[in-house]
Amino acid sequence: MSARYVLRRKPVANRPTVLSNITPSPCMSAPSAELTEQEQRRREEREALEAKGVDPYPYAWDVDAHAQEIIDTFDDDKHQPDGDEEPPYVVSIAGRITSMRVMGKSAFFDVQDSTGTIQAYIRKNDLPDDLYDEVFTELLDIGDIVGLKGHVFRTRMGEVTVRAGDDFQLLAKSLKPLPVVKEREDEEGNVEVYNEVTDKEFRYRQRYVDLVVNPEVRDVFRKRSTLIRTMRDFLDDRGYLEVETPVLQPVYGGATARPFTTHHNALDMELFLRIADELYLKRLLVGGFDGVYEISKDFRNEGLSRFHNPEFTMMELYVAYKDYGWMMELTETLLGAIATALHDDPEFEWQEHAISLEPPFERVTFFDAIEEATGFDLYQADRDRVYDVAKNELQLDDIDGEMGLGKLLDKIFGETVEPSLIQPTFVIDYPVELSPLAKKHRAKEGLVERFELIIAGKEVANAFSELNDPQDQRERFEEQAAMRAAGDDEATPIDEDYLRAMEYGMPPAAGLGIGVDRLTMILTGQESIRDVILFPLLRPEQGAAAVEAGEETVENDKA
RNA sequence: AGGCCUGUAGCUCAACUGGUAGAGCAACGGACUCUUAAUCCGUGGGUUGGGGGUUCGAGUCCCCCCGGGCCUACCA
Repeated sequence: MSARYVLRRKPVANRPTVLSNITPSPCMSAPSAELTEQEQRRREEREALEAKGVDPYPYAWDVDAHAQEIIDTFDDDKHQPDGDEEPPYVVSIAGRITSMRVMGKSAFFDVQDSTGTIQAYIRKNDLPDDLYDEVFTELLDIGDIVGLKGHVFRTRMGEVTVRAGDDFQLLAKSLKPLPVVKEREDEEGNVEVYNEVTDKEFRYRQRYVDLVVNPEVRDVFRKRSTLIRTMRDFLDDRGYLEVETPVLQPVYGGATARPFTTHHNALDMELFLRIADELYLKRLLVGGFDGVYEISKDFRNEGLSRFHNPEFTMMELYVAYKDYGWMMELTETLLGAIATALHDDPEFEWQEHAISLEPPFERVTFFDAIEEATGFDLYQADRDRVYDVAKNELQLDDIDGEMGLGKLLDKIFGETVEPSLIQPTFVIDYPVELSPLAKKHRAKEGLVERFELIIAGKEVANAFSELNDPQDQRERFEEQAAMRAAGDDEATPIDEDYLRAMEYGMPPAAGLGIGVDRLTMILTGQESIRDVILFPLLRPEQGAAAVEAGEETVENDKA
């Protein structure tokens, strides 16, 4: 079969005149002593391509098939070409070259697209003129993005392969060498990986490379997307309205955390990045919506850890005329649906445990959980008793005499109960001190109607019957303000506009918050939040310019 | 913020108690029309994160700085 198409050249109008010597002079490339040998080499190749009239960055390519689909649908009986017959399975694909095996006048190379990697094959006489020798083998590299069209066949070695027999085009020249990761499969099907890119810093800073060379990373982020889409569909199906509330807020609230601050120039006003969506969403219930939700970033100016990134994704839902008991049922139904969407099964592996998100989940009260874990019944115990238990009986670290009742109970719970709850468990009925926005328990003194959902030892959801009594709310705010005055910089300030809204009347309501990042961690088996956030926050990269700028800033600050 | 670990070629890693910085892959030149970690022959590639110190001599020892990881603390 003769080649009908060529390694495409640029339109004539743009084509440079013939150069007798395509070896570029140093001045043709961006001069830089910083470039590595391989980077310099690729810039020279780019110049040489242009000199030959090959556009290193053309505009489009018609893709009609993808790697995984071709491999899945290839049928030897129907598709394997047979001598003189026209090949029955012709495809046009595009992707990145991840491996090249050139053998004289023919070559195998691997092409990775969004679905996976497929082998491609090309022969010298598939390309016109000397393009095979002078361009394909000389000027193309691992990392380049190409488009190719031709028939699919199975090689003697048994691999489904696309022959670049009908068309072949460079789509983007890669100027930085891609780490080359190789795999070998033994007879038992075990895959051994060579030169795997494992350096965490490299992977987080250059996520784009991580995604190319560690394809399982793409799968994590596809699952994350599926999780959010499932959540959104679930809420939409129930008729709740997706809304957007301010990220920039003059008064922050809705959680106990320190905010980021910023400044609006024209208004000369201090603003805070939201730490929660809660107070705005509940204003919307005042406005008459029956159910509103928001899936968005919140920002907290706290430490970083493998469970904390300064910006993180939260889903918050508020539904009028419901209480926290109803919300528990919605939550377990939602999580069951998400687990099923990700794994085709509500049950999945997490470390050495099999976790099941099949409803209903276990329920235990806050104080019963503490009593089960420690043997101490602290319900209605006073502050000094709780302090004594934490400090002397349980001998917890970092207990100081300043801590209030709420913080002490939270500490005891976090140390003794939370890590042991692997299966999904609703912990219900929290002490009022920990929950300034939750409604007092209808039957139990000193408690609020609140639940947290713990899975795999971590809190993934938090919900309550929402406090809608404006007088009670004002008192709770004032308690927070007192704590704030006493030095607790996480206590929230009074939000007068929120109180004004409450005074108009908010229907009884149930509210829910789900930490999307943590839920993703659990459902994809990742141990660090940085592995479920595409671009986690890192310190700026070290470089000459960065250092100079940094020093200058320091000097300015001193001045 | 504190403790422990860590940074060597584009990638993955070596380099003994201080003694000439190496290997595989990648790159470059050559051979090869069904290979697959392709193979075979040959070649180049480094401010050992940065700065200072000890020493005849520092990747290695000491100090400071920068980045990263894990644990602890706050938080979800």
